[in-house]
Amino acid sequence: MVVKQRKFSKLRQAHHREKAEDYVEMIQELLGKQGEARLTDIAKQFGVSTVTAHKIVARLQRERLIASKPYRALFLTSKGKKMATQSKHRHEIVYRFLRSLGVPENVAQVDAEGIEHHVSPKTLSIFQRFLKRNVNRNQPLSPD
Amino acid sequence: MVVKQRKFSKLRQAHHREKAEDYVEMIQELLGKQGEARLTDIAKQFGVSTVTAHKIVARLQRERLIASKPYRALFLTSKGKKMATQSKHRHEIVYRFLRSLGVPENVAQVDAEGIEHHVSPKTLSIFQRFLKRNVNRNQPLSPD
DNA sequence: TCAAAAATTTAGCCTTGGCTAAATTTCGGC
DNA sequence: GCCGAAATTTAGCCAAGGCTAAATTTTTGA
Repeated sequence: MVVKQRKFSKLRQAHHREKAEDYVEMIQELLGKQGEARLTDIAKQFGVSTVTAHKIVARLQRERLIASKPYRALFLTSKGKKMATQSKHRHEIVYRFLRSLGVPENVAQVDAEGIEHHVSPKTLSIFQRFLKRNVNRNQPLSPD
Repeated sequence: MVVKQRKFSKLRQAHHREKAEDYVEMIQELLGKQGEARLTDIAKQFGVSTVTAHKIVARLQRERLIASKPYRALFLTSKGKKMATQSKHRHEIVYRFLRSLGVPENVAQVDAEGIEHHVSPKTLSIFQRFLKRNVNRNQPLSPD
């Protein structure tokens, strides 16, 4: 019996999962928008070198989230798709929640990306409830 | 002329700053609650070994956020105090904001710690505005 | 077609932040 | 004052995620 992933603190794992979510989410987005997900584009989107992107993708392949043949475009496994979809969902809720409070588009975009990984299911459902009760209101609090 | 911090991507720096904020905030809290900040307590609070805590503290000493004599308790420099105070302030707002939405105490505590580092000044001020308009209401949305 | 360009991968380096083991210093009690 | 316990520090290991340089493979255009 091989012991895998011997040394991992919870915090390390958390950071780990965030990266995984960011990458599968991006791949899903590229697949939708461009029809395929190339390493070069991924690297550009994250602002890192292709080498760095490659390393992370290689890890996620080992974890069976991403699949691909050498030198070819990337795909998501069913596990990867599931993660991407859930992650995207969370992202959307956080983004729309911030927008509904009156946070400007560009700011909401950036903040949502940072925040999404730290929102528990409970808080997320509260954000959702808030959204439902604020339909059609983009800025529920008066402008000033 | 020595070049310091040659290699640092923005993302790395961001993660870096988060750790710094967590540590100075914790030290300020321990100073307030216990009168002094010992490495052992910091390690316990973060759930890491004293060795890991020591390494991070050593880095923050190099960055002039923390000061101490060898084998002695830790203090914050004025730079460290400033960072801790600002960080604490952000934390408080995020926490109270979540609570005002109806997020349970324990959940809000955890989520606030994750979220606080990713809230831009603009979003933070919107949270503050929201709070002002919801004084004395702990759960502005009906329980269900 | 086939050579140059582009994309991907590999090799090798670095820092951070995890750990354990072991050394050192300080503290507490007798 | 001193000895053992506790706390701190050092040494040395590992993985992740940065990088550049260089090798390899695929794509493209003349």
